[in-house]
Amino acid sequence: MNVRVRYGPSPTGEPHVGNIRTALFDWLLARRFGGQFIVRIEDTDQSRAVEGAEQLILDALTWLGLDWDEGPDIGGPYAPYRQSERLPMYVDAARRLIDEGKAYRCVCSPERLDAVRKSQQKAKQPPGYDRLCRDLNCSADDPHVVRLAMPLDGETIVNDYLRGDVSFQNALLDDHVLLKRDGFPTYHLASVVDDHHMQITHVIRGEEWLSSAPRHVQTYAALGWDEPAWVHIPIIRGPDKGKLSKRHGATSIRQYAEEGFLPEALLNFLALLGWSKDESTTIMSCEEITEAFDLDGLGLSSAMFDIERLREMNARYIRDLDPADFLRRGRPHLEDRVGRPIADDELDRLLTIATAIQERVKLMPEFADYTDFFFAEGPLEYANADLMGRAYKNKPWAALESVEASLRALRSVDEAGWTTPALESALRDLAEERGEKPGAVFTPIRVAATGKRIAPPLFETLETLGQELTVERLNAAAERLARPDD
RNA sequence: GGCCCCAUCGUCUAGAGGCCUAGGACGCCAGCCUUUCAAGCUGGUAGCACGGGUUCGAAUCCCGUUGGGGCCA
Repeated sequence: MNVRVRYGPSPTGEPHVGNIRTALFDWLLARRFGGQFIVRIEDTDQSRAVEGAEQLILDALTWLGLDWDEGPDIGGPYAPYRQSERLPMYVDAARRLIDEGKAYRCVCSPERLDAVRKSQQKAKQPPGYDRLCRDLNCSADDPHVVRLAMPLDGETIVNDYLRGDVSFQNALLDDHVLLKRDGFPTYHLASVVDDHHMQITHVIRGEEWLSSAPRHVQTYAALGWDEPAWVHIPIIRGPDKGKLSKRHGATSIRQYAEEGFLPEALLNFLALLGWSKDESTTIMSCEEITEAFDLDGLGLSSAMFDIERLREMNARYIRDLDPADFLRRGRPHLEDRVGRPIADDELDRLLTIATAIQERVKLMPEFADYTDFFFAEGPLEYANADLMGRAYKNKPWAALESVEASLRALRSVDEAGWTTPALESALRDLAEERGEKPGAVFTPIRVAATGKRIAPPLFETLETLGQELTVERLNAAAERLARPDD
């Protein structure tokens, strides 16, 4: 199957998940069938253009791992890939349509259009341009728009790849604008002209475009071109069931990146919104998805963006990371927390405990919560109540006694034997000797060593921390318990 | 309001007439494990929107209703 698909974002802001999911399906189809994935910037609405948005769009694609074969930055056989740089092609198409009597100049003022609309509203008529200029042959010298002369009756069939034939009454479709007063094309003209010239085979886009698809079908017909396959994919809905939009908060791709979602997790999640491989597979690598992807696997009903599911999937991806890779990805967050760069060898000290941390981190920034104490200098901050835990609640003397006993036990471990199994047996024996539950003894050690009630597994933590620092911190804890004034 | 699309557990979905006593995943609940927190394991909860057809037989096909969504205003 020959596949050429395009992602046509408007540079009006950062791409959000709904938008990028379309790009993902484009990309998957292209990669699956060895076709081309094209990025085309649709910047014909000058008033909405946002400086720098184009780069943000490309960055988002890159972050997700969606590479493009042709685009504004790398060019390609059908360059340029910015609509604002392709104006002559739209003007040519419009001129040809006018010459052939399939489109016409319209000089109606916005005020008149407004009045027409109001009277239609009052008369409960379907709204739309009343075609006043259709047979007037208006002069090109006056300010004008160019409109397509749509068929007056009959129906237009949109053969949607997923839905089959969808028919629209032509009587309900007005003569829409192709070229605006400023000479810029509307989406209706530009996308058709570009898709044709760029040899696009499948137009994959959100279902919100289905309503205007008959206009595009008619434009293709007027121009005498073959239509691409129309693939209107279901919209992604927000928690309020409506179309996902900026209103729903964190929807931009960059925000997800910043919040600590892994690109491969987001990609997997997005792919499963409206598509599925089979009855049971949910975790799939990008390669597996690409291999299995097919338009026929797409569903027709719109899916809700369930952030909980994404979070779970992200946690799963984090757990499955190679430990060394996990540490590399966590490093920026740790550096951010401790305020200094962490060198490779420092980071690799965490290798022994990495897996345990991976099981706990749901979002990458939490990496810092489980590692910052390894790199903290000076006394840790924590409450004495945390130090005492439940077992020694309000009994600082008992906690002190326990900490001192632990200190003696830990000091007596010889440096070469400072390993997780050795530490575990030493401290378990101690608890047994003292006739206490392990938790009672371990809690003060954990808090003293990490400054936190919630931390990675204790013995691995102590091993990683080293004997010297462990003893130092337990000493500090003992001192605090000895003068219970705070 | 008009046109269009859609309809399986709370959510994402499998299901293309008998493999369905409707499967999986997330969530949720319970238990196990347990040094905190997690992870893991076991079990459980919960759904074919409704009504008519077609058929020996319908979650699956047709029609209608209802509901949701999109576009236009």
